[in-house]
Amino acid sequence: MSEQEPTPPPEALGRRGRGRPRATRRRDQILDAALAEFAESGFQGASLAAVARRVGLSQQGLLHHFPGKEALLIAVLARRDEVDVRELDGLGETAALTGLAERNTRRPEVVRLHTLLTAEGLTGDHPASAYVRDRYARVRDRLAHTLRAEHGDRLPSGATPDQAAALLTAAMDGLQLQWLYDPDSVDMPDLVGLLTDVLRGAPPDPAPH
Amino acid sequence: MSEQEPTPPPEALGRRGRGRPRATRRRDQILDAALAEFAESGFQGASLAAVARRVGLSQQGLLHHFPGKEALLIAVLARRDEVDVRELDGLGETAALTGLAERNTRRPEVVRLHTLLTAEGLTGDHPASAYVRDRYARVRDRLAHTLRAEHGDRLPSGATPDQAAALLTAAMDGLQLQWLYDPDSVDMPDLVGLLTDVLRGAPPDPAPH
DNA sequence: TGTTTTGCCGAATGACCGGTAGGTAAATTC
DNA sequence: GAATTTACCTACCGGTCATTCGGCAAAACA
Repeated sequence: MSEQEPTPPPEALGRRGRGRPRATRRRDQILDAALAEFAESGFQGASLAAVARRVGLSQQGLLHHFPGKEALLIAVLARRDEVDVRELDGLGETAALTGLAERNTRRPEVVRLHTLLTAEGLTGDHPASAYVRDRYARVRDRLAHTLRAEHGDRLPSGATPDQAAALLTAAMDGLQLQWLYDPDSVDMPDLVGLLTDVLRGAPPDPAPH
Repeated sequence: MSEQEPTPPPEALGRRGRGRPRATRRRDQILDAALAEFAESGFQGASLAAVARRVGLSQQGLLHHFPGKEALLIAVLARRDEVDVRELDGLGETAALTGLAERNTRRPEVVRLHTLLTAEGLTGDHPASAYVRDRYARVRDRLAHTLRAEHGDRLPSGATPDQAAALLTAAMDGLQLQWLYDPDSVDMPDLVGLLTDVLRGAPPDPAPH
């Protein structure tokens, strides 16, 4: 009469007894496929069948590994979080923002996933709402903290660290949107670098940005 | 055997002959309801039944006025375009951006609609894709043109008009996202004003923004 | 009054969706 | 080889969706 979880918690990945071992590789494949599918169609627009097809599985075979669509998304986000947190910690200097923008240029799917989920999270009781809200708080906090460490309570441009953090975060999101619509016409690292320079009150650079 | 359009083109709104007059008022009610519904749930997430319910109509009664869901969205966007174009023309001066941000604060549904559709438009063959793409082009062009008229080919901050236009557009979009998630923590007009000042190379303002 | 045009609905259709139940095969331990 | 645990499938279900068809009532004109 003990409570049995249909899908054991991820932390219990290793051997558990005498039965068949868990297909951790398949699990990762599924998460990859789910990320790709969610990034392409959004959460609402994606279907479990489409994710299953990507890994050569039936829809029900997929549901054996994850109890439902929502759990699948959460698992995808949880796995992304490991990388994301490390990236956020890398923002010890404002200059690192340019590097982040540049790296994002090389992985459009991740950018698409975040952009789509951020918008979808606005609709009532979306599974990603809390995730996005929390993410915004962390990013802005981290950024404001870094700016304050570099410039004190007011940047040379006159902006407070909080204001600059909100503006930089907004610019990143907005530029990603424009970039996704037309990658060739938007140079994200360049523009992010320009904005940080301007916010830090750097003198005009005669060399064309 | 002449080709009959199930729903006559909008330009033929007035009387057309001897029959019953067109219900132009209902049409507007439907467009209002559709805007509200799309703004709340997005295009994919919205259902025709929900829109119909808002105007006290059956789903089939609604489809009598518009041939389909996609046509409904297009009609909503077409009606919004009249206002939008006027707003864009109002951007003869950069200072007007702050006013636009302030006005947007008073109509969250419109902001939501644009934000949601902009993200959804990234999804393959979404009916709003072309609309969003075109809108980006217009907004940035208009903004760059204004900036160039005010400052020539390079702003005092060192940014080119095109760069500044992309950054301002991005900041608007990104700030709207943050504002929709947490209206109290984001002062859109203030931040937009700050960014325009900084981009124009204004000296630091000792008064807190 | 008759004709025409429109407004609106009831019923039905077919596609797709996420999710459940039950069964079989595979892989591992003892 | 028996026991056990997992992997995966077929079949099925209830729900929602957009869309179509056919009909009836209302409102205008002749």
